[in-house]
Amino acid sequence: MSEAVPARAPRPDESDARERILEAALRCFSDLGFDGATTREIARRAGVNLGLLTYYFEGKERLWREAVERAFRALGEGLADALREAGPFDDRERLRGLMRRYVCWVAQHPEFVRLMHDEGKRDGPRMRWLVDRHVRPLYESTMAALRSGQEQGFLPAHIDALHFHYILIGAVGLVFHQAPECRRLTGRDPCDDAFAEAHAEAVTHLFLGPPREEDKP
Amino acid sequence: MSEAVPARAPRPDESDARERILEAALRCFSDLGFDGATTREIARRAGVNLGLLTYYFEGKERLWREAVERAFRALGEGLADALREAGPFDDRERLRGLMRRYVCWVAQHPEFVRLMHDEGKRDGPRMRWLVDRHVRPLYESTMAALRSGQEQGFLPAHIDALHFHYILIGAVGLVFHQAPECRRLTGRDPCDDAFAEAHAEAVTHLFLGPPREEDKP
DNA sequence: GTCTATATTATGATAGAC
DNA sequence: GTCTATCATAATATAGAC
Repeated sequence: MSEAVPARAPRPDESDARERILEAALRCFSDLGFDGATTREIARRAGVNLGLLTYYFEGKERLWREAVERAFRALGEGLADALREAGPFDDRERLRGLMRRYVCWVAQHPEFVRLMHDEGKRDGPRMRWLVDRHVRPLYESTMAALRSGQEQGFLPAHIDALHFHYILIGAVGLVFHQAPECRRLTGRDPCDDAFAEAHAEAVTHLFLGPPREEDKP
Repeated sequence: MSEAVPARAPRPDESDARERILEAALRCFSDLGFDGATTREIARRAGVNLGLLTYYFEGKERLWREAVERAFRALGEGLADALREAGPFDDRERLRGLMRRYVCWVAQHPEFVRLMHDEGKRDGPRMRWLVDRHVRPLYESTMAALRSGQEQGFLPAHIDALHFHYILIGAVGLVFHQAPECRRLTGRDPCDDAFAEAHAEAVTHLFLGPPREEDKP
């Protein structure tokens, strides 16, 4: 394990070791899961000493929580960007734009979806914290968008939007979550830009139908 | 960890300890991941002694592989069942029936999708073995079905079927993978029959459009 | 075939020097 | 603030009794 991912060269000048630890922790936790990630490996990848983790964060659990906070901050920034860029379309096209941006953001941040999926699959204090603090607000937003999609008639109204929520999340994220598998299986890298664009096209086509002719790039 | 899941009462009469170990291993590995699952916990849940794991399986790695073999055998049996039951519909309705059965099978075997997703997210010998031995054949099958869907015109032909493959797998499986999260988030249990049926309806509607009137139950 | 007991290593956490 | 050294525990794996 200690060989595959290169240790970061310790740069005493940069000196915000705290940030480097968080970055390394996010990658470790998402790659290896909470149990699989070791504090030693996190310290190694961050290029700092093990003892420093206890100095900045009281322990592994708290380090995990801070790393998650960081990840959601990044998501918020990435999506705020998308919200600003949403152009002068009707609601369907606005939703399409948002979906596209979300797909592309996830393609660039596969560790985010790995983190979420790893913790969501088992009950426990981490899952509960994650759901209550971060997942529920996102859930409310997508549910509102999906219900509006049902009212506008491009999603069937007789099915609980909850299903479309999980279908959307799974449809968008899985290929990036499984990027290493996809590489071996197909020889293609989901995280490159062209792939992400094509994936966004596929997802939006399925949920919203073909794009209007005049909006095509 | 040792409290939440009850240890199986050791039944000396039953005596196929090997099977019980495999069953417990599958649940442990899927719940906790390869690293999170401990051989002690597997032995405890199986109601056997720790030393017995080495007797039947040389070590943790081999135990994992045998448990995966078992899971795929179960999937094969579940799908063979679906293939037999596929009725006198045209291709689209046949595909719909298959999708439905797959959704319901996954609802009853969430550990399967957890196992797959946990290993597919990082490179390593287990992922390679899993892809080469088990995932690729499944991939070929779904890709063939999706391409036929493109030829028949109910999926857009200008998008690589690979995207629809991962969209389908994610759309079907995520809510069951994340069942504990979904329970806390929505209060509903994805694994009960009504939910699984509704989810199958949602997925098939999205991929295949509304069911023909005369085929509705 | 199943168990007890133990060797060996890896892990999370801590104490204390600089 | 960052490091070295070490402790206590929990993990995998093994040896050997019954």
